[in-house]
This record gives sequence, structure tokens and C-alpha cells, in this order.
Amino acid sequence: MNMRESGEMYLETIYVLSRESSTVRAIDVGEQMGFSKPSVSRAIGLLKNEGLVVTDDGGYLKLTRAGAAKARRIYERHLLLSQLFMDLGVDKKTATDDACRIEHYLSDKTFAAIKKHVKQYGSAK
Amino acid sequence: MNMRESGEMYLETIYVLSRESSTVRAIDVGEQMGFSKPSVSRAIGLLKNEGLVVTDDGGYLKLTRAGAAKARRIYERHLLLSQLFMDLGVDKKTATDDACRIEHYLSDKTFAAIKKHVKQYGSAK
DNA sequence: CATTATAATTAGCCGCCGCTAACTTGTCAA
DNA sequence: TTGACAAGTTAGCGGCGGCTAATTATAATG
Repeated sequence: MNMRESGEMYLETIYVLSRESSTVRAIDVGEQMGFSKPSVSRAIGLLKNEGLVVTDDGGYLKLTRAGAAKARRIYERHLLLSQLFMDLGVDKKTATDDACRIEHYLSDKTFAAIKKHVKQYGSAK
Repeated sequence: MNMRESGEMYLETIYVLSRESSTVRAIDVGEQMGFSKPSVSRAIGLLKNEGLVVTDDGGYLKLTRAGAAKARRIYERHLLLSQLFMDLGVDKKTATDDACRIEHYLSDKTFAAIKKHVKQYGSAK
């Protein structure tokens, strides 16, 4: 059940696309991530096996409760890290890109510490 | 010439062991990292091919100038990130472990921003 | 000197995760 | 109805980077 970076990125992408459009297909995920259809197909299959994603009546991708929870967790890290880096003066694109790469590797403890810091000092830039 | 996380970790480990002992062998690297001898053997071979590591007269591992430069760069990130997390209240072990995982993925820009921040506010905890 | 232990290497397995090529499925319009 | 295009899947390749088993090389010791 341990998620790797790859699976987390797919999950997060589905999550983000779901907020922009009510219908998310594998092809949309692939286009967003810059990956081929087969890569997406396999990855989504794995997420389905893990009970994190399902296909609804219309054939569209939906996150399960568990999938959505995981996705939110990662996306929250993403936003927080981006914010932290921008607070430190990093430009938005760099901050976002870096956040994207490291969001998968942060422990809950460190995440909590960063969260506290950003809430306290972040806006008081 | 692009280094991945794996190669960087081997390089960093050799670097760290070199400061503690003047003789570093592949077996020491493996023991330190918790990896098997063949894994280390292959990884070191790759680093040698890239001109980052050599074997000296005594059969011990030495970093080349280029290898040492790369290792220092990563290790500096490691120390800085550990420091940042500890400044934020994270315990040493967690801070170190997290730093170890994300040190490979930080852009120079973000690294520089963190460096500036830690120097300014870090000690004024 | 021969034996034995330690270190290093080779061969090859496996899971991860990209990819292309080719096939299937489904929809929509002539 | 059928032809074509879009979406999804299957088959299989390739690099990465762990691993074990078995071999070779080197060093220490009876």
C-alpha cells in the first residue's frame, strides 16, 4: 500500500483536474503530466487496484474517499511548500516545481513544523 | 552526466566517510548505506566511469576533484536543510532523514533562498 | 605454504516506470 | 450503416537500482 512518487503524482493530478472539470479522463491526465496513454493506463490501473480511483457510470475517473484523502494530503504539501519557498523569495515557477519534486518525501513532523511556521510568519513577509 | 538520487547518495556517503577515516572501501559504503556489496560495486563503477571516484594505490576509494565538488554541494544542501528543519522545531533525526531524501531535488534558486533565510534568522531562534 | 576469511566482482533476477507499436472499443457524422 | 477518429488497453522494450548466488581476488593466520 505504500505509495511512490509516481502514484502520488497521478493521484494529485486527478485531484487537481477534478476541481477544474467534473469529467476527468485518462487522456486528460496524460496530457497534463506529459506522459503517454499506456503509461497513464497502467498507473491508473494500479490506483484502481489500491482502491484509490474508480471509473464512474460515464467512464470518467473519480477518486474514492481514500484516494481523495491521499491526494489532498499531497496537494496540501504542494501548496505549503510552494508558499514557503515563495515566502523565502523564490519565484513562483521555481517554487512550484521544487515543491512538486519534494512534496512526496516530507515526513508528517516536518510538514507540521513548516505549516506552523508559514502560518505564523509567512504572511508577515 | 546527470546525477540521480542514487548516485548522489553514494557520492555523499563516500565524502562523509572520507572525513571520518582516511581509508574508505566499497564495503564501508555498503555498510553505511545498508546496501549489498554488488549494489555498491556497480554504483561505484558508474561513478568511476563518470570520473567522480578513483581507486588509489592502496585500493581505497577517493573522490576526484569533480567528485568532491559534487559531494560537497549535496552535503551542503543536506546540512542546510537539516538546520532549517531543526530551526523550525523538528527533532534532529527526523530533520536529518527528511533532508537526506529531498536534498537531491532542490533547485539552486531555492537552495540559495533557504541559505539566506537560515543565515539571517536561523540562529535567532 | 596452505588455509581461511574478507572484499570485490560477475551474472542474472525483479519491480518500477517511462516508452512505442499495435490492437480494441466507442462515438459520431457522411 | 459504415468509415474514421479519439480513447483506452495490451504487449513488450529499456534504463534504473535494489537483490541473491556464485565467483574471483586479496589479505590474514595457523
